[in-house]
Amino acid sequence: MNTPRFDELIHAPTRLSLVAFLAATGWADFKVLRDSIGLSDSALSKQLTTLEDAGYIEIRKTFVGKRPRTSARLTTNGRTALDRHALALQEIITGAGSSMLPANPTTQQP
Amino acid sequence: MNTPRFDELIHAPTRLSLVAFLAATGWADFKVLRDSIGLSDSALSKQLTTLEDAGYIEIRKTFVGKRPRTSARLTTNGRTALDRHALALQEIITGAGSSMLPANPTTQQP
DNA sequence: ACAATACTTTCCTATCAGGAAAGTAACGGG
DNA sequence: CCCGTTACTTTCCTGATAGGAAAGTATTGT
Repeated sequence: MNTPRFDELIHAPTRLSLVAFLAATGWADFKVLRDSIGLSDSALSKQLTTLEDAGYIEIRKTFVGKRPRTSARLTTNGRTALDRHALALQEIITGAGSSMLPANPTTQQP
Repeated sequence: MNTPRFDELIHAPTRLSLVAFLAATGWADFKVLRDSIGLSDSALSKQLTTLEDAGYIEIRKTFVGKRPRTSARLTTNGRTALDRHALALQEIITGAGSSMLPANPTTQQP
């Protein structure tokens, strides 16, 4: 089963956008990612490396004609991590994450 | 209508937990929040102040017998912000946030 | 008088994130 | 052949933030 799991690496806004974007698009080019997410070259490069190191994305370097092109896509692990993170968010937000909540002692008696 | 709006203040993991917890419980005591979220007194105190300054929670100080008790609950604004943030997350994750996506040019031609 | 409760504030550290700029490598002119 | 451009990557630096520890405040209980 796909148990919910909050993933801090994915949770960070820019990486969440990146991963979600890749989940929707498959292979995406460096420039497309950069412009869609609105990052500088350096910032994107670093985030891609972070996600690759985590095993969440795969990076492909090809040549289009004689010019290099860098693309990325989610790995299976990345897809799973995103799915599980989404479930974790759902539980937190809907309060279904009652596992972390007490029965209902939100006010204490002295 | 409740338009989606990504809220960085709410997105931070601990504050997301706090706000979601309050959304589910109404008034909650300082200690309950501290233990549920798993923060130190100081860290919780600061996050509550941050959320109060943002107008997302209301803080009530009462006395139970002779001992002070601090409780918090979501304000209407806080509830709205959480709802809108949840919608924003949904859009990002489901890729429904297509507003930010190009038609489908995820790979470019030279 | 002193410890304890219930926080709040201050101090300090560790952790990013992101932009700018420099570095790398391969072309493509002039 | 030297220079500028493309396509990134790496280094450098800054600014923002989070969180614990410790000290501060106020009041109560022994």
